Amino acid sequence: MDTRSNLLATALTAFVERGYDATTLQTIREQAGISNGSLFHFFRSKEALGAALYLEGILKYQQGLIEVLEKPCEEAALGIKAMVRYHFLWVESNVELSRYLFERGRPDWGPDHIEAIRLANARTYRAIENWLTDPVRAGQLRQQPLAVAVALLQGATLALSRAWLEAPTPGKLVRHTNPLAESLWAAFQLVQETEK
Amino acid sequence: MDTRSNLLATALTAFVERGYDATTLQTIREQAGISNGSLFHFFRSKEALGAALYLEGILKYQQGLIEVLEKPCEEAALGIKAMVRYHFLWVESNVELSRYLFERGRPDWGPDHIEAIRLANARTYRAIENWLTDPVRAGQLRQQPLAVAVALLQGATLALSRAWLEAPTPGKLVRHTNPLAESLWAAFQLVQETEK
Amino acid sequence: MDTRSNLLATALTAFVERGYDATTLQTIREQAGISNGSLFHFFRSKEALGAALYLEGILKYQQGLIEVLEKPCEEAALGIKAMVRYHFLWVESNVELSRYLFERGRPDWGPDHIEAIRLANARTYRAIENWLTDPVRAGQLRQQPLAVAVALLQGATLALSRAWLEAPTPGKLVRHTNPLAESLWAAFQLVQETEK
Amino acid sequence: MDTRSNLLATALTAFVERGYDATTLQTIREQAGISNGSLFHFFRSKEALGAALYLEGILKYQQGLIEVLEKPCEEAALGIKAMVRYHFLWVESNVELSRYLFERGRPDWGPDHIEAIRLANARTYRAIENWLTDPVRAGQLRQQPLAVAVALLQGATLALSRAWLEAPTPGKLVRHTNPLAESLWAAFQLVQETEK
DNA sequence: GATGAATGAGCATTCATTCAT
DNA sequence: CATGAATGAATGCTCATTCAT
Repeated sequence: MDTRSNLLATALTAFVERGYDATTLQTIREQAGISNGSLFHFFRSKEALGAALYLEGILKYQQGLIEVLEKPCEEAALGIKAMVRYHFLWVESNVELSRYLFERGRPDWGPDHIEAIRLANARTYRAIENWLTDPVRAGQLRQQPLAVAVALLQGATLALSRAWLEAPTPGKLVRHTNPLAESLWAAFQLVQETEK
Repeated sequence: MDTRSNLLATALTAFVERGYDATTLQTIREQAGISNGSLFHFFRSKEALGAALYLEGILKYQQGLIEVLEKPCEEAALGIKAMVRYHFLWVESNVELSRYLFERGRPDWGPDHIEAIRLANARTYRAIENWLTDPVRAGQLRQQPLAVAVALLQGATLALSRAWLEAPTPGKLVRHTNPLAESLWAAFQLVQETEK
Repeated sequence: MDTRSNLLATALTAFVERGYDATTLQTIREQAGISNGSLFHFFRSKEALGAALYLEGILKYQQGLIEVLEKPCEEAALGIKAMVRYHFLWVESNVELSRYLFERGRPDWGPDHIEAIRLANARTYRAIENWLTDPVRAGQLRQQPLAVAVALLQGATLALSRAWLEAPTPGKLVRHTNPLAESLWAAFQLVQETEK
Repeated sequence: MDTRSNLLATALTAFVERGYDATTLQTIREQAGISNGSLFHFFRSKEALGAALYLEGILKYQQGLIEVLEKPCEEAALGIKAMVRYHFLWVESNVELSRYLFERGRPDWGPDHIEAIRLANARTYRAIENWLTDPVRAGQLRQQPLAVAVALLQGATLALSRAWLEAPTPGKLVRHTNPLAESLWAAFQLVQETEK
């Protein structure tokens, strides 16, 4: 196996197990069977290692999500369900990475990484925004503040996967797909009369 | 100002600014103008300080939430709105503490603190569960997996406040109360025909 | 003995023996019988230790020299001899410190220390300048570029002590006082006919 | 340009800028655009590089000086002036190398290099000694301890060039030739009556 | 000659914590 | 309650050097 990949994989496990700060490079390099010098040959610092892991992971996740969003679908309801399903499937297939990306608080990356992450997030945000535009215009979805819409779509999904990650049971996360998608769909439908 | 309170306040600011792990006790005691010995007189360890802060905060937050949940309300819709409003108001009134509690990843507390936190969370979870029981039985709210219901209620709300905490603007968070509550209300209502 | 003084003394010996860069703090603290933490309690860095040593030393040396220069003397010749004698005596009484100050190349101190050293040197330079003024005006000493005068006075003296420091023999340095002073005196006297 | 020469030139600049110890081979090879392997192909160690530079430099300098000393000259005064002029010209033409040779403290070379340097120095010392012999015998120069004579000749000259190297201005060093040579000449002349 | 991956000893420094006063 | 000296384990990182290709 590639030394670099080996390092990344081992680091992922260690970071998830003990947390980024509490993980020492010594632990990583010992578990990877790689000399100290080699580690620094590939990653100039602990942060470079942690951030590479984070960035590569988040990009892979978001790339898939964006592809789901860009695939044209007839009914908005199906789109919502696709999003939720994608997230759940991805989390179930990438348990450790999900923990690293979604569960733990991210360390204070340097400005460069911060910027890269911000960019990636913005791109995803825009993709969701785009996806919402048509159904809303077509009257299929209720008009509501973008921030609220995104919070609904992502917040609830993330909350469920976070809870699942604390005690992962195969299949039990994906099973939430339909109930959650239905509720979200309901949340996005037109409402006749609101209260108050 | 009380030495202990001074310490707690200063620590909060420092933890939020730099993260728990990256904050040194030296920084805290220097900014608080308190000697090394005094710090350890009040908190036997860094974790004791950080956990006290966390626990006191989360309890205060959850206590208020539970009170909101336990207050009997005629319509379920009003209950949802009250929950959302409470959260938004609390976050806006406790910006730094919110960041410490909700934004940053929590450090690896020792087992005692972990247990205390688990207990507190469970209590809140149960309060939400209780709150859901009656309206569901009365047919006011749709039956759905508890986990999904909680994820909807908390996940979306948290997602919004997290986004707001990255660039806090007074009032702009509370303004989301109605839209979000309406959407959540819709998500909890009975649905005539679900798709597919 | 004071922990701080102990540290300074031990560091001096080590720096002189192995050179500043080649000396590890471990060596110093082990030889001083002082814990690692204590070392950093008194000196925030290796440089702080090395620079404190340098600055305190150079100031002590220059202070004595300036006092010699400011003591009024009837004949310029006696003044020159006093300067030379002071230097030789000081070097013989402070062998290690002299090595640290005069023999070894100074490391790259930070800007603060650089500035402090520059100031000290400037003060001494000015003292020499002052000392030269009167005898030159009185026609006792030959007029010559200040830089040349200083180079003569200091350069030759330093060269002799440097050579001596490589193999110090008690008394053998001071013995050079008269010959050197006479030559310097000759160098400063009026010359009838210049060559060329 | 030759890879080896490239390396030497780059190393010189780096050593002078940061000091020998503080300069890393990485810096050198990056600035020279040479791979790690290649560097070690030409110099088996950092010391080998630094010492080669030092030795080649000091030999070139001393060779020229010895030639000046060996050239027969009628008047001793002219010889002194020639020596001083040679030094000043060489320093002005080899600023960086001079800094490396004369200004910075030399690192702790291994015994081989130490020996080579000692030999070179001894040879020069002897050349000066020889040069002094005849004029002293002829009564042109005052008899004085050899160490003192050498210290005068070299110490003052070095002191001037060191000062100049801190802020090099073309021509301003050579301009000191006459004044310094005159003073040295005076210092070496017979004195009628010394004081005391 | 050239390249760059691999090595591992070594170092300054940080930091929570203890303890005597 | 308060102070600050003392402690020492732990850590990220540097850097010269080796070696296979």
